[in-house]
Amino acid sequence: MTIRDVAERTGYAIGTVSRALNNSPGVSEATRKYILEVVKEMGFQPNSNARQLKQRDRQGYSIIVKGTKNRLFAVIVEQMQNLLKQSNKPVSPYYVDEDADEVELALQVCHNQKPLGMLFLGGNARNFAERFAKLTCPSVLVTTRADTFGFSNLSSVSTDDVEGAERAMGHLLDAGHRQVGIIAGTDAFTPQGFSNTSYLRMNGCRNAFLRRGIPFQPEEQTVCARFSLQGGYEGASALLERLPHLTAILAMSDIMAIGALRAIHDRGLRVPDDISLIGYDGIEQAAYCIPRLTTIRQDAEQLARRSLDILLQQVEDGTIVHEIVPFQLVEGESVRSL
Amino acid sequence: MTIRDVAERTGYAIGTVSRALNNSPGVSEATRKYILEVVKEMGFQPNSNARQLKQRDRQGYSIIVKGTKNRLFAVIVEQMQNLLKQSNKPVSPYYVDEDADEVELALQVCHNQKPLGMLFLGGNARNFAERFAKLTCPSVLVTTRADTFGFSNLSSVSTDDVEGAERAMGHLLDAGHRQVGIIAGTDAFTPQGFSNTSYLRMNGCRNAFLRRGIPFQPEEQTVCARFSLQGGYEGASALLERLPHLTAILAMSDIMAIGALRAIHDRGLRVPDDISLIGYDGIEQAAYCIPRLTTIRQDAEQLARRSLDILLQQVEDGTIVHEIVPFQLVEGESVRSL
DNA sequence: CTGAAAGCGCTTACAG
DNA sequence: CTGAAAGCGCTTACAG
Repeated sequence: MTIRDVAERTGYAIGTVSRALNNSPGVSEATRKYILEVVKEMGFQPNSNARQLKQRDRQGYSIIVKGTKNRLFAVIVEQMQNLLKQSNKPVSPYYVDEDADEVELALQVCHNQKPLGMLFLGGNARNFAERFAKLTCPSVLVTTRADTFGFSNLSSVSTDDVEGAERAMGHLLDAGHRQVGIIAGTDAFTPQGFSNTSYLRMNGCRNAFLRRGIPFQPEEQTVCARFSLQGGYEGASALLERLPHLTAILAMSDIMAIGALRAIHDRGLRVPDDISLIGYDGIEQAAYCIPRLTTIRQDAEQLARRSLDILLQQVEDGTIVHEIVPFQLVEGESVRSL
Repeated sequence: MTIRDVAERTGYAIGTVSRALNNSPGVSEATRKYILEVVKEMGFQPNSNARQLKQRDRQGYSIIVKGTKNRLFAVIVEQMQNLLKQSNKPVSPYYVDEDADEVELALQVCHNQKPLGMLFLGGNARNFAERFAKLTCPSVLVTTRADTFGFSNLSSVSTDDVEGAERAMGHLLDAGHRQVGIIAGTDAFTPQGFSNTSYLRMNGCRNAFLRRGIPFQPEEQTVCARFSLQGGYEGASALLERLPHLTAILAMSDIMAIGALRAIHDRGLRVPDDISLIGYDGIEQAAYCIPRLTTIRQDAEQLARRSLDILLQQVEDGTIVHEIVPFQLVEGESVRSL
């Protein structure tokens, strides 16, 4: 069934049907109403390929989500969809594997969907450096800073990873912990080393030590792991093995912290009695752990709202902004004062 | 940049470029190689709208996923994508809100993408009853039985929810529990009552009681809640409030069980010492809980593999199958014998 | 093996 | 307000 069938059925030309369908001007109210009725009755659905192919001015917004497992991203997507529901611009999320190339996908989406703007949830610096230049669409990178990337059509909204980690580590140090292990995150590009984000958070950890005049031996105190339950489990196991006097662990994501929780338990130790534990992100799950996880909460609602505000502005007048959204230390039950 | 630019640049006609791009027969190897080189150099990407619009024979497969939060579904999607990687048919997942109409989305996707076949991860009986008849594409409903739906182009692959729940409840009863609470799941269509799946699982619970000659009072022993952490938390709280002599809880998903775990803890009780707890699904998270969750594990790998096998067969010759995949009771640490 | 041309289902100037 | 027609960027019979 095509628009042609609707035209025949109603007796109008396909152009008129199209205009009625798209709320375009140039159709009488009566005609529009009648056509829409017939469309509904026939159950006609316009072919979106033909529509996209033709449509001159760009439509809604696209969200590129890096990794389906990331709960923080999932929540941000939800918030964005809610916020965009009012304005009736369509918004479509595209999910790309955590290890895949988000910029590559963005180029395709931009080419095919011609969105007004794109939102990236998560992004790898290397991918952006290599390919983002080809992308002409107004874009906002969310949860990762892009100010040093130097693109004129890329804003960013993020929390300050250095400060966040400094705050988390400071919380442990101020509670009297000195033997602290760190579970940092790797990604597909740095399978042995720190992901971008982890690198920044490592700097934050270092600052926390230095500013308190406490010695810090990153090589000894840190392990790298995937951002996953298993990664956290293995990371914590390795730390506990290596550092028998450990009293606290900082995991660079709540998911890793939850894995760590179990690893600690499996070695016959308890959180927080024997080992204090702090996570990062503030996902819902963290509040359901036993003990409730102390964590750095990234404000999903605000990240979503500010990203959209900035994107809409950027679409309008091209201004780019690199905004930092405040984080929050959520005190759970997983850190003990010594 | 269009295929026309590539044609000009190479000196060939656009038809030839198209054939080279699509590995169609009728291009000499040398020409194909040359064209592909130029394509790469120019960074040309074909417009998928135009391609979809034209393409006669249908392309890959589409997966309709009901709910981004469902970990079981997420794992099944991953498995399917891995399995389809070999055959180089593209496979695209489409995510629809847990409360939205998956069949509506399927109709759109079918209309626009013209997939060879569709896979539904989760599905609501009412939506299928109301609209699935319009969908002509070979389809498989995964994790929910469709044999009673009576569609000639809809197979299904699922675990036996009645038996699964009977096994779970039997496990509690055989461990000596008599005062057992049940947290059943609601959905958008039955906000007060049981979701389809929960209804079947309730029957399983009933069977477990009846076959052992133990009295069962479903109204008293059951609460309904959303399939979420919070739902589980509230459900368990309500049960503990209502039934002071409770010794065990069966939650109809692991996520709800994890919420319940915390609710039990917050009332000063312990799992499994005071309350035994059993979940459903067997998501990764269940194995990281403290205590490790006893649960009914649905075999994601086999659900994915059988669904694809059946779909491919169905695409070929139209045979539909309603297959039951075995489940497994995974014993964790959350059930205690009385 | 290659080219020229029709056409997929729409949207949108352009006339009237 | 409405219609007739061009054209979006491809694919695919049809000729050669």
